[in-house]
Amino acid sequence: MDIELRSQILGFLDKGPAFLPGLSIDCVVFGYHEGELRVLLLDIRHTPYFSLPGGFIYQEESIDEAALRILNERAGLQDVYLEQFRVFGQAGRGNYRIHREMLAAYGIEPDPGHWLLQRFVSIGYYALVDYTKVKPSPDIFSVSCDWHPLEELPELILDHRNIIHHALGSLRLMLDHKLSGFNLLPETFTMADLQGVYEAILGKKLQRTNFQRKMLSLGILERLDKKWTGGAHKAPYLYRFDAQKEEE
Amino acid sequence: MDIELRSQILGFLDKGPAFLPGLSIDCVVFGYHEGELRVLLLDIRHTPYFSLPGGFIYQEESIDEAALRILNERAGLQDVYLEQFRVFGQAGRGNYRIHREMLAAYGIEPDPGHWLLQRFVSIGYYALVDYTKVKPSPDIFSVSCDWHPLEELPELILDHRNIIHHALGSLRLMLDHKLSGFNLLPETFTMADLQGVYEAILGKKLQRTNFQRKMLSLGILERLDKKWTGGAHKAPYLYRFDAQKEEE
DNA sequence: TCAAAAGTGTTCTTGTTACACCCATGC
DNA sequence: GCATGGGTGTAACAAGAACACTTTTGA
Repeated sequence: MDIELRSQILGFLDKGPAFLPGLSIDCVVFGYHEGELRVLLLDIRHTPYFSLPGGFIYQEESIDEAALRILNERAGLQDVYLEQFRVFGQAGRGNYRIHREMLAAYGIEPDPGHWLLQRFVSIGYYALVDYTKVKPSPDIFSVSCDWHPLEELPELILDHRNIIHHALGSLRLMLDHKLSGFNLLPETFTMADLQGVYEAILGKKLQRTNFQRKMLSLGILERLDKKWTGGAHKAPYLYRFDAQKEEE
Repeated sequence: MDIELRSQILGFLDKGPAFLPGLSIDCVVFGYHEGELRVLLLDIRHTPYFSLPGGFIYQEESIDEAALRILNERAGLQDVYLEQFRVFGQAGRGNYRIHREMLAAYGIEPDPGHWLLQRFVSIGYYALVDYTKVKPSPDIFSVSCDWHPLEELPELILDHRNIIHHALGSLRLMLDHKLSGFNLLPETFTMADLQGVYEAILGKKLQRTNFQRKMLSLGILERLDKKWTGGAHKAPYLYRFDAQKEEE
């Protein structure tokens, strides 16, 4: 047993009263790599399960602040695009067998009334990050914090699989409305990159030529004169998302 | 002072531990009448303020069940169409001066740590009801439960005005996607009624002839051969929303 | 020169918008 | 008849889908 970890975990459990009771946040962090969407999952130590990065809300912070802080603490992320999308509040939600297992590995046996083992209503957020900029790092509860393709999700705790499913649905629905897709790309990108993002999110192929026209017609892209150094073909333009123009 | 009311209110306050702490639900109930959208508001007794029908979640019920129960208890509603749309969780939200005032009218002075005076994170729902079927009735905290046009809202407690604003935005955004508009009408309605609903929600006039075609082309309306007994003009068809067809 | 990828043009189809037209009915 | 509201037809236009064509580049 790792004594240092154990004391850190005990320290965390002591913070219970500082949190809003019975309320949690779960974040679905989407990244785009090699033509597919991936989500950031924590490999929960001493269990065979994976988990979304989630956490609790301090008494004196807003839920949006809490979501940002949680992503920083549990996955090492900063400056992420966040969108609240749904609350998960089924009656029995919580009372986690898995939390119990995990704590048992450190010889911690919380009594049935312990704050961590109550019913939790969870606020779902999805986050969109630039895969290339992010260096995920696990927290004290996790062996690792890594990207997983949406198609091959491992076994997840609780209803986290369902939460991911709803997050994707919400992302799809809002894709055109909030123009959120750009948050998955670096500051500059080619039209092919952007199309890949849209295809990954929507789960279907789009027509290259029409996609290009549609994006350009939105009037939110700045074409940079610079070109890419590439392969045996015409060099594509680089584009940048122009937040100014987005205001209309 | 109304002794009977006072004891009912004390009874309610005693139920604190049965609720999930720090979590509430606020419902924006929309109705359609005389060409405009209205919302159901409670006139809070002993204060100059109005409030959305809201309440708390019992430990053993889901948040959706809680929302339905709250609408029943506080406004006398049944069988309403409900949609969760957003969580309101600013840091200082709660600590209600107004609740304190209201209780003071009954000589109740809760101490600062009282459960009702803490920060509350609130889950926003909007409800769509058939104005003609609903008989709103106030609860123990309210003088009345009545419809108010969206354009002339009275002074509301907390951030309830903002909640209504977000509810309307969400309703607009989802109007075509979820076909929610029909829930504001009786079972059968004319095309003019339906257009009125859409215009009230979107806040703009629509073209009569094109609206008709668009609705019919959705293939979700059943035209009833019956006609309406009317004025000095052609009698319109009645339509019924066909949930079967909506499944596509 | 050729293949591959990028960018633009052209056609066809579909959906929107605007408006003209006919129908039914009570006064 | 005529004003009023209900229903359909149609032309003009914009948006979308499908595909041909030209441009650029390294091998």
